[in-house]
Amino acid sequence: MTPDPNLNPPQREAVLHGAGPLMVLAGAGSGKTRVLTQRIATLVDRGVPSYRILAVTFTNKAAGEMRERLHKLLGERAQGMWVGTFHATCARLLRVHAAAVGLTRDFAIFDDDDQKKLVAAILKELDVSERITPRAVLSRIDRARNAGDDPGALRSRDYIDDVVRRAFPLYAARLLKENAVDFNDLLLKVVDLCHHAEVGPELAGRFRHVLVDEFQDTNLVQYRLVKHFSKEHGNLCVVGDDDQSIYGWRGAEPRNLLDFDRDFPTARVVKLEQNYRSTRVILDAANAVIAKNVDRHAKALWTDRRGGEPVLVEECMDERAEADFVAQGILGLRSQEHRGDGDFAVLYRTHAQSRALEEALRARRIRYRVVGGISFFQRREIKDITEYLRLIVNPQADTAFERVVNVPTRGIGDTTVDKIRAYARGAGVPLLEAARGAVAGAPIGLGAAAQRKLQTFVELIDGLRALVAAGPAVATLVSEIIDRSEYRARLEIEDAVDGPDRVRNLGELVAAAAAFDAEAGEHASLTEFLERVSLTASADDKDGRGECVTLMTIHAAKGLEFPVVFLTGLEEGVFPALREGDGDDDMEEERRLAYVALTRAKDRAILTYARTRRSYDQIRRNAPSRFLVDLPPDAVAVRARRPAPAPVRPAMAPRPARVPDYDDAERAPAADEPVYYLDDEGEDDAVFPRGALVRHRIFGVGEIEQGSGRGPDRKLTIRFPGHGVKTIVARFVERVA
DNA sequence: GTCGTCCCGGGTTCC
DNA sequence: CCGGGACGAC
Repeated sequence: MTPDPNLNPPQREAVLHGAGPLMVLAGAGSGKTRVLTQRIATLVDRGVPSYRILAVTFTNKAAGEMRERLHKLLGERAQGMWVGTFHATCARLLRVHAAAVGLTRDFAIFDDDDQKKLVAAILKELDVSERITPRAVLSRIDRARNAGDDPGALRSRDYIDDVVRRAFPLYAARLLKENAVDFNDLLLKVVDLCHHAEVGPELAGRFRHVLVDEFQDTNLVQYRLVKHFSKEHGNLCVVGDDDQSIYGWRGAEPRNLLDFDRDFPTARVVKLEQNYRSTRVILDAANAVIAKNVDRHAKALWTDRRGGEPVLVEECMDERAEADFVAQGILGLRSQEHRGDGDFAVLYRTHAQSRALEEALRARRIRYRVVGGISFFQRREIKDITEYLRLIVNPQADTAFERVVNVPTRGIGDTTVDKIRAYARGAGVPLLEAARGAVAGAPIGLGAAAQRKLQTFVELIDGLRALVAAGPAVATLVSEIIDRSEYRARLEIEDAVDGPDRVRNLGELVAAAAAFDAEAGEHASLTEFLERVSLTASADDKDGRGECVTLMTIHAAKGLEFPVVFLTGLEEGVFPALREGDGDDDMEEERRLAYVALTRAKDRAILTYARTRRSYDQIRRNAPSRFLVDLPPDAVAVRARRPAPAPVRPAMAPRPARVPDYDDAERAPAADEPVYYLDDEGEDDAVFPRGALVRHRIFGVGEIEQGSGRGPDRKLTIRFPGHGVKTIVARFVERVA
């Protein structure tokens, strides 16, 4: 194998070879993932069987990339290696040893949504008086469990602890009854396996080398797991950067990384401080921002790349002007520096900020994609269909039953379900079984009509279960569910606004199932498909950065790099975004987030802030972000005001940063307000005026009563004779004469 | 049982 | 401004 030119000889020796605990403290852009991959390849080269190697990453995406690289380096020899997220790894182990913790190998995985719904139902049963959100209860449950405590034995310090104490046993019982685990259980059950008399030692001896990427993101449970997996040989290699710890709010423990050498006194420690990604200027800016943090391993990133364009700071009037500036900047750099759209990333602190940006990009016909937001598999229509699947696989899945029994509406309402529930509880059977009993005539007080409707549902499920027995492809089953339940048909008729999108999503679900079938071949199992759905957060595995601008949160950008990065919304209260009760630690995390954002950029970083920003229908005036103040003056070019949106000037001479002050914000808006929308606007009112006749695919011809919004998303209120008044998005109708 | 209206609350999000 | 949940009217 070719030695990595990026490592000096002692580093190479330490990182690529050798046994025992190893910690690699690697700065942003130092090629840490590549180093990790090379170490794995070296291990295989030296005779470690690939199936005895476990590599854990933080995201599916990172796992996929690592697998790809390993395949390139090792070819067939990469087969059988365990490369995946903690959750995927634990799911795999748990399927094998399910019986040891009271599950069957078909267990289901509950996502956040399922968990919240279940807790909400339990809170209702408990008749909890004060307003307590399921979210709050769940986070206490998780906190206790992760600390190794039983939430059901919580010492009540306040009312909510008391609620948690009562709710948790019910929650755990419901999961067990449905043969399900939540995300946290997935790991905790494997911790239980580690203590199991037979399975524990087996797991400890299963892998010869354990490697963990992004170690600063691991929580205590995950750390416990890898310690167990490596306790016989101590071959635990962790790679991470404490400056990039941005998941503290969900239990990540950067101490796992920082104290690694305390837990493993014999650990070798390698620091990788050379950055191969960014220009000197960008790195200086990032270093200056992170230097203000107290709680960190001091590390000084350096680079061979000299100079670079100054970091540009742009003050904008409001979020629309900001979006406009970004769009205009992309056009400018596209022509002046011959950049493709795929070279650009636009980052923001929260998803809500994407809207104005999208509008500005759309107005200029710049292709973009938004990463994250609501993930594909979380969409309502997708969730509905997968819950059908779950009920079909497991007739005990009561939560699935409750979700789909009246979806699409088939006249089975709360009253009917309440009766079924009462009957089920009395008889000690699952809801589906109880429903079957009611259809067969069990006297639970259902009227004839309700009984008939319930029968339709039970027959639907039983028909689909019979189909499963014939061993169909997953895609076939999914599309049968969509058809037989009349889900698609009802969407088409009843949901004129979102229906077409939803129907398209269902099509994509069938396509995803078909891809799964193709991949899994003969052995495609429904359980595995459902697992894939639960463990896959985003559907954009297509790796489709392609030729479009990428919009995403800073969190989503971790691990990625782009030639040009726009970092938007640098305002106090937006970024850093702090809430009441947040402390210094939270501010340090915000600062790390800024560090991550800046270090994504290879050639150019362009920072923007808006003097006023509209949020929740309120216009807020924010001070410029403190992070701007921290930027080193000689690395930055500030343009405080500009007359109108103009292309970014390519080679602006650096000048001292002028720290923006509050007086700026008091200035009156200039008369020459920028033009936000370049095309289409205004035309729609002419194309779809009140009183105009339009044709819709399903409802036929109707008359426009009202319109709101603009562009292809303009909403029209239309009266269709025979169908009543519907609100429909303009692109789904055409003007008639 | 379903549909409309009102009110509330609204970070980041991997798995 | 948005969506979801709760509640009252057909």
